[in-house]
Amino acid sequence: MSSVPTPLPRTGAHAVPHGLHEAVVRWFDDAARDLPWRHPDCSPWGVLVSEFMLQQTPVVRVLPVWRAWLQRWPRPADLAAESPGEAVRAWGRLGYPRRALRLHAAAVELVERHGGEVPADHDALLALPGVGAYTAAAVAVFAFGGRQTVVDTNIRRVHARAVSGRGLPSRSLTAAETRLAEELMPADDVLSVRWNQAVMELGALVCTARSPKCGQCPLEDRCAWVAAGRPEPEEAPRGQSWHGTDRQVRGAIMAVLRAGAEPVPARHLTGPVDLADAARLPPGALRALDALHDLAAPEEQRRRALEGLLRDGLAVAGAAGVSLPG
DNA sequence: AATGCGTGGGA
DNA sequence: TTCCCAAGCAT
Repeated sequence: MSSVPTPLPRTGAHAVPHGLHEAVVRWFDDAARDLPWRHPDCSPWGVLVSEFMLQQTPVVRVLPVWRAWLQRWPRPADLAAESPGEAVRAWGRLGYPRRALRLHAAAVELVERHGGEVPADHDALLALPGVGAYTAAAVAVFAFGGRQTVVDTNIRRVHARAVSGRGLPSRSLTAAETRLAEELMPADDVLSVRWNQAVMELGALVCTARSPKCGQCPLEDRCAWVAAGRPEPEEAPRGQSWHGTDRQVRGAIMAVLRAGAEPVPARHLTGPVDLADAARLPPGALRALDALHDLAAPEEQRRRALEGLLRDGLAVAGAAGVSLPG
């Protein structure tokens, strides 16, 4: 209680400060959100789906889509039996629709190579489309209780501040960060699972990127960043450009394709506005088409964006027009 | 290694 | 309003 605060080790140290794991895990026992993919009865497939959806998309937006997805496709084989386009449509507005394509491809691989089950092995997970180092570790840990070091943006931020005394982690994951995360892992298997979950949750709820709630943090009295006077981040974050980009146009085209089941003539997507010509489209598609043309993107850019979508397999071109992949 | 890739909400 | 950011991945 009234002990002298113990500084956390800097990179290269090997000793984990006494009580660090207990402090964070105890906080988590009380503060953890009740998320459906954390329930004991959630299948590994449910966990895998959640991890795909949570790649760069906030929890609150994932929740309803995740529920509908698991209701409709409760097992990998159920999704694998569908067309990729249906996956993209069900993905809705979560963003980065290529993730839906990869999740579908992963389901196909699970059926073809893993008996329709999600493997517990980290390397087998890593081999799945759309699964990188983070997702492989997260599924191995959260679905199967494995002892793997999970490193996501939340965990990196907690480590950067509490241990390294920096305002924010660097833009890309460094070897030093990975090493530090491994050093901080509890030796005990069961505790290591809890630790991974707890640090991630701490980063998500308390040690947030902007205006962290240090008053609620179980590490406040031993945080290297607080001790250093909460210095500003060293490198200013690179903003994600959006307005006027191909990316914005791609998103608008995808919204048109998702809105209706029928192919959309390419001239509606890349050509000039012709409301009389487009009047036969479903109301939703027409609305999305209006939004696309409201961008006032050059025809050249719309064509380039569509080419990108075709190249990525998010759209296919047939005689009747452009549609989601069948 | 640096880029490109959606979307919406909060500061 | 504008900017930032959210459980990354593939190239």
